Amino acid sequence: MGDEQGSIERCSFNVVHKDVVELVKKKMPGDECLFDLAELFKVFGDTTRVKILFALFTAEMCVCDITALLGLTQSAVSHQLRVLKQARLVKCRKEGKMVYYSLDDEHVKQIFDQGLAHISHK
Amino acid sequence: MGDEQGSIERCSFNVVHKDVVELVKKKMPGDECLFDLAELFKVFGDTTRVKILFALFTAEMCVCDITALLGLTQSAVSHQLRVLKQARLVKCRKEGKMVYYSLDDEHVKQIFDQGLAHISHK
DNA sequence: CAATCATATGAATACATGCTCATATGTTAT
DNA sequence: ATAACATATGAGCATGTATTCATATGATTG
Repeated sequence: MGDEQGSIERCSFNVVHKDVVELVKKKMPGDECLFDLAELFKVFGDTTRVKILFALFTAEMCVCDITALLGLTQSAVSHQLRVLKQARLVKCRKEGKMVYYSLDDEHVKQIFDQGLAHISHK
Repeated sequence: MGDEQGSIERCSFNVVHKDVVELVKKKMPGDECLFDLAELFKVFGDTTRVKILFALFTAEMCVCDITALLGLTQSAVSHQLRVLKQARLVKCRKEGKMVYYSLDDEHVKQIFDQGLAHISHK
């Protein structure tokens, strides 16, 4: 309990509302958690990956079909599928030479729906 | 109907499962919508912005307090607040020299909750 | 009006990332 | 085995982006 606290004071290095900052700090999840959350959303933050996930909402697909659907290089699709897999958003199943990808998450659909709701002009 | 379709055929430029691709294509939202969705998630895909949003879940805060909370430059915070505002995720209110930011969205909380649920090892 | 303070903004920089090209891996068929 | 095919992977490149520094804007106070 120093003498430099109170409701309103100087800013810059100090804080205007010390109580608020303390309260907020208490309620915040740990840094690692927030970092992981941002990492997850980073995965959603790319058109190609969003398209792939949306496609997999409808059906399991092989790399070849996804490539044709998106009109991209097979390599590009494969790279992005790896990202999605590392984030545990999709899983794959081998059948001969083909690899079939499908969703591996129950939350993505709801996250996307909420995102779409926001986009639809609020 | 031509003679190059069917269930299984060559890949590369053609498609293995033409029916699946067609079905998926039909069910996919338009390109612009998918782009906007990715743009929205891109905003969530940064630790600083995630922290700011989490902070605002608890309380309205001025730039100064957010800066102190995050231990960043005031400039960095201001830049990110602009991004959040452009995405219509936060709104601001002026009071003298201070600017108070608060949430401007009902979906973010649920999106974050779903994201956290995914992270918590499924 | 001059000084101080809170916030915003522009330029520069450092770093991340998505795509392509080339090639590797692994599977099926001849 | 060899060829054809589906997918994965690594390097390189081009683009995007988060931060910092310096400074501008706008408000309050003396």
